[in-house]
Amino acid sequence: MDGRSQGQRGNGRVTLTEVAKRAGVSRSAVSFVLNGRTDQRLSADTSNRVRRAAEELGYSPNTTAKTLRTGSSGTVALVSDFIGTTSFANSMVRGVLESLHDADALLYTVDTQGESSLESRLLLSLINRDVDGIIYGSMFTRTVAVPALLRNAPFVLLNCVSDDSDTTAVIPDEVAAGATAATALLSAGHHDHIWFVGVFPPGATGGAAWHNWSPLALAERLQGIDTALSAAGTKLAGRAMIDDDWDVANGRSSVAKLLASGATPSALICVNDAVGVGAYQALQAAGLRVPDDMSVISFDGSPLTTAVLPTLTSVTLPHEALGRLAAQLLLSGTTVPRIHRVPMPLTLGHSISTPPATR
Amino acid sequence: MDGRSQGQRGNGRVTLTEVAKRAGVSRSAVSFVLNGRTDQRLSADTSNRVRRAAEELGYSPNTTAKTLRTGSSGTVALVSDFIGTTSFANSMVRGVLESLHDADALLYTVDTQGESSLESRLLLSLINRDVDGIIYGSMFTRTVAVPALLRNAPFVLLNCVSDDSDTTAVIPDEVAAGATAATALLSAGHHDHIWFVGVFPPGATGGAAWHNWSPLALAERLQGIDTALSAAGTKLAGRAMIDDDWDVANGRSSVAKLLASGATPSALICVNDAVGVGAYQALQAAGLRVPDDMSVISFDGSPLTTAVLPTLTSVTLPHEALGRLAAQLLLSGTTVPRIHRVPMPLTLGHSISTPPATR
DNA sequence: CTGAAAGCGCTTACAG
DNA sequence: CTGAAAGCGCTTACAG
Repeated sequence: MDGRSQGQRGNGRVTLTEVAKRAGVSRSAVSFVLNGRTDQRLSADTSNRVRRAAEELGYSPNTTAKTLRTGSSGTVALVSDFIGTTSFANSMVRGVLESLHDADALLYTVDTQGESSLESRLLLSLINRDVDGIIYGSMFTRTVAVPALLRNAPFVLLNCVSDDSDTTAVIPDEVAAGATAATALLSAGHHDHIWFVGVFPPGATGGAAWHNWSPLALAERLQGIDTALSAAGTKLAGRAMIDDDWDVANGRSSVAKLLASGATPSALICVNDAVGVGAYQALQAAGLRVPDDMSVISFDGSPLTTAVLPTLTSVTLPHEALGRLAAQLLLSGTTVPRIHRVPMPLTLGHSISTPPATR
Repeated sequence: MDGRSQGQRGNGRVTLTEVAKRAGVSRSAVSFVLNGRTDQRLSADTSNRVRRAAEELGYSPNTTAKTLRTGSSGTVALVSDFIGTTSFANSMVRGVLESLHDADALLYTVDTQGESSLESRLLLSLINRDVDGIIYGSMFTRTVAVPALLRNAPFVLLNCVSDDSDTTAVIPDEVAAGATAATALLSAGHHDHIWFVGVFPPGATGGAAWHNWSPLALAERLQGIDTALSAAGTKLAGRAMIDDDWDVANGRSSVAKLLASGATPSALICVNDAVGVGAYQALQAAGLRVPDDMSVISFDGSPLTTAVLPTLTSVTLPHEALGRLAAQLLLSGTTVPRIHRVPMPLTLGHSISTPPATR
């Protein structure tokens, strides 16, 4: 018995050998012709015969065999905590796929749920399949430790950075985003009554849902805001705290508390869209209109921005562009390790106007 | 020159041959031990030596070689129009991944953007890589034509059906969902003033954005609604049209028009959450409160439901369960071709109350 | 210009 | 009980 009798192949798939037989040439010749190798100077007649035979038989080379021989599989993996399975941040996959499309590579999507033993198992499984590269990503922007196994393949960090100096990373430019938000309000005439909504309570580094995720976004957005305001000769009037996750209900209660405190904001910079939507609800309950009585701007640029009236102006996470760039860097065999910061564009809604005359 | 000198391998990866050498046994023995084949009755001593050698060398078998030999790759592909890259429906990926996790299989995510030439290229690419099965999905529920290439591998349809009688498909139970929505309103005391919001204009089969997608959802939800209402001795008071896509702005204008028409609805069944949110906005503009003046229920169960106040009650698309079941069926080598309908649970918000006394 | 041969790293029927 | 050999379907240096 030979292998064929057990192999799941023999399912009718045509092999290179059969093409060679039909064309009356050697298998080498078929390989050379079909891979367009011109350095072998095959006769035009041979080429034609091979091509015709391949066509007639409907031949398509087996990639597994090719991979075993060449060591390159034409596949890339996106390994992340939750990117593949969470709607937020998911458009990073679209960006990755776009870049891979041009390179004719296939994508493995792998979510580890943040469990490191699962992560190791999956990384090993990918490496054993000879993946050409790995995009190691995070759903939210943060600092990660590079798993040892990751170094068995070329890799690029997506939406996260590491403390190692030899890595290539792609993250959104959150500092510039903070400045963009502040500038949008300054341009509209706001100055001394701008509040930020969404800092954590003292000692906390993030919500329970993401086990102390310590998002880079918060610190960097604040830094950009502070810089822009101080360049304009002012600063934040205050920072409202959010207890736990950055969601609608917490945004609502945070802003309700702020309004009840006697503070007199003219504009709110909300740490994300959900908090911004919560702010809308608190403002409405207090009889304040957006944007006439209060301007609001937030970060993320999610679908929530168009679910409210007036639509919410938001500094947008460039998820698709992040994914696209990460895949490009990986495929191009990026040389210089460094952090690439992708700009966060301002998506205009109708939530900003000049401050009320009374302030 | 042998192959090794050109192969990308020789990157330090340990092979089975090296394990055999270190353990002082044949390669067959190593393979048998590591694959737990007991029918060979290897000595306990041999087994231990092999296991220790493998451990010491950090051996992990190359899956590409295994695949070439056995014909099975331990991979599954999710091929769809937009599932992998759109936030809506994306949790189907999570369900698929959950099932694959148990089977220790890896997932290729492939989006075709609905382009059939791209689809063919990608399917061929997957088949050439010996995928064990393909989940062929659609972002929204509809009837698809099964591509010929798909038949080169076991496959299951996810969130779509075909006219072929030999296929296995998994879709949400939209008919029952319609009944669920109607029943929720009937139980609250609504009867003769229930309106549906979201039918297409005469002759249209869907919005421009999805090139006439002809969603099954619409017809089936309406059917379920009609059945439940008629069992209660009533029927829809009317059906409000939506011009194009089922989005917030169109929902708002549709309901605004309805209210201006002199109709006296006590409850609205909105075709999806976005339209429901639009309905909220139109109601608020008209000075009507949800749920005191008007009850609202919708379909999808998306994050939009918690972005409004009061939160929106919605019959939820079981995306995760759909994905999980499709992958399970694929892995279990499903036998009987049939359509599996997954229940759509009711996600309670606060948008339903008894009808106002005036009606 | 072309073909025979080796080899990628596995699995497995078969002979001892 | 174990080992040598064949084979999965390719690619490629090398000899003619």
